[in-house]
Amino acid sequence: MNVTIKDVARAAKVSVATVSRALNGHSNVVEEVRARVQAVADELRYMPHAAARSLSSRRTNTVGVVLPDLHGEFFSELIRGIDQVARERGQYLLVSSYHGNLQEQGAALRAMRGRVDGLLVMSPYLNATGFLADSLPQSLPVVLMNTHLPSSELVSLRIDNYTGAMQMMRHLIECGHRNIAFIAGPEDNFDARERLRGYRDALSAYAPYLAEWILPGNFGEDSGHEAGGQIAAMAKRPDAVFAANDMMALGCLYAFDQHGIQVPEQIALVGFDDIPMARYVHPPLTTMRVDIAELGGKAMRVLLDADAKAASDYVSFVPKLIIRASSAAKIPRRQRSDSS
Amino acid sequence: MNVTIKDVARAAKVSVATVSRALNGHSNVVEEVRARVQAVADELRYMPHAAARSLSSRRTNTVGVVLPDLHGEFFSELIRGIDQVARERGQYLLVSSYHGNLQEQGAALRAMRGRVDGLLVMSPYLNATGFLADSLPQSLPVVLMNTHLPSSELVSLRIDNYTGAMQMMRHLIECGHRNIAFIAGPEDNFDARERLRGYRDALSAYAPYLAEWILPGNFGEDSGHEAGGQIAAMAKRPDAVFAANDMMALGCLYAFDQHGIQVPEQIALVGFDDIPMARYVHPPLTTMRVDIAELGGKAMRVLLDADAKAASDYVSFVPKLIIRASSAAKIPRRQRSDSS
DNA sequence: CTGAAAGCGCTTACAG
DNA sequence: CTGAAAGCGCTTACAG
Repeated sequence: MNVTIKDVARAAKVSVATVSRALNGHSNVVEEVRARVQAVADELRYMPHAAARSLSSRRTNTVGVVLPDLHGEFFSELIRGIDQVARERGQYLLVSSYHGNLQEQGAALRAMRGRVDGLLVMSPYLNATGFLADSLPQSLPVVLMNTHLPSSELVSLRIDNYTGAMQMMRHLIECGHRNIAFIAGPEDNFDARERLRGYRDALSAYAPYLAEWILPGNFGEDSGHEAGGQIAAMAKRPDAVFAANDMMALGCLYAFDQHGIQVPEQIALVGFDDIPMARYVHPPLTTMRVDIAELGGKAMRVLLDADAKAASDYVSFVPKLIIRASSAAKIPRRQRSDSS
Repeated sequence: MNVTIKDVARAAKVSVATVSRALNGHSNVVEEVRARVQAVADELRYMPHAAARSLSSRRTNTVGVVLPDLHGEFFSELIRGIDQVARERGQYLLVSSYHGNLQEQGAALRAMRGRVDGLLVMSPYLNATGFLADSLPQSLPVVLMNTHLPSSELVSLRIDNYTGAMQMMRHLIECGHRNIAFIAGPEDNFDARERLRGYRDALSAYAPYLAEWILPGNFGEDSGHEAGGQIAAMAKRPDAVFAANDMMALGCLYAFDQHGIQVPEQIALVGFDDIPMARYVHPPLTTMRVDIAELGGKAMRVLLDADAKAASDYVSFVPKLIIRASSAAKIPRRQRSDSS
């Protein structure tokens, strides 16, 4: 039904081997033949069958990308970085999301054999590491992103969430805030745990006299909204709220808005991630910028070439403090950045 | 290097045919054998080689998705819809972006043969239709999204941008606005042209005494910002600005903010798409909601099953007017919706 | 420089 | 119910 290499060979009056060599630009084909083959292939609209090619050449020019999710600003940015490098290197992307379902994650990982030359995997769950390790196809190069896989030799790039959270806390304390509440992320999430750890350690390091004040959350906007509502209802409110990610900060901001609480005048509010929306809200959100696209791009590079891997300076990405209006210096503001 | 079906066959003391049948759940395998094969396969951590399987079975369980871009709120939503249906149907997604480069688009399309069972394609360029038609692998089912491909039998789902723009204009006019400027999208973009056409036709239909007022744009936030700056500098400004998409509206809003122009008090501002950010900006943006995820999901369903295709009520998606604060009734506000 | 042939790892009629 | 064999459409040593 479809035109194959045989059809081209017949029409060009050469062997399939020659067609293959001609079309793949091998040097050992005389130019005249090459041109004829190309012309016939074009005329017949021949398109090589990728599965057949992969099977014999053992290359797919495809990278598998297995993520918890495909949408939302975080993953959108991650995919942007991955996609950019993929295009530079002529790689296709086979993407798969598993939505927290480890069964699906395992199935996706297993299904990658014979489809891809390498794998980019993000699995931020703390309790699923054994499962993950079992499902990764051996003999396929793998680069992990923000994934905690103890006792594994795999390369793993990660955001330095701990340092980031420490920096944010230092900023809040320097701004003069004292009672700082933290809206935590999911308990079994690696990033969330590190951010929480940063919050805690910052308190004991910078202000040991201050108490911890932790509200639960799940990284979703709704949970931020809920936490915001709880805070609004409190007799004594914190000076500042540090949400473990921007989406929760946004939800919290919305709750504050509904309750007529002024940010930052009454309560400062900060997030983490610097999603594009962060600078559009009112007031613009102080946050830790995580270069997510960079993380994805770098992971792709490390997967694709040994040089990038040898560099070894790629493992950790320290987020950058982005001060906007929401963090409200109680003491005079010292800097201002990024308003575009 | 990798364990193949032969290894499993040998270890289970059956033929490869039986292994294949056992693992694929064919009924004609006696249970005891099936269990043994499964046990051996598990123990050896056998993973079928997808390319080999595809080559012989002529199925890939993969859908190719070729889009102008992979990131940003629009594509993120589109992918969400596609991904959801993909997961329901056990399909993998091979994604490819071509960033407006038709050469790349052609290459991506051609490379799909043997990798996918069907194709979802978005190509909103008006001038590239011939190119597109030439690159589509014949004999592969294709569903187009927001793509203008004249003289083609292919199914094409589309947002009814024209009707949407008309509705928005009617809203603005009903709000009492008279001088309504339009920030257009790219000239060779299908959606952009339809939205512009809606703007124009609405003017002549609802308010033939009003003049057209069109500023150029390219759907990017920057171009909206630039247009906003121009408007700010005008001696006589419009009552309302209708940006052909939300990103431009956001850029415009930002410019107005910089110039101290109050929205909606001094100028009303509306967009198109209802990206998530639209309701977070200040003031929240009146816009036309396009159910982008629905478009993607439906396209996937139509591609995957004949029933959905037979339904035939899927072709056109009419956007929904979402009134928020930015469109500023000059006459008293009549309704208010969606504030979450 | 070119062709015949083996082989990539599966699935699937075809026999039995 | 099971196996031997052909075949999917390529690529790649191996000869010549």
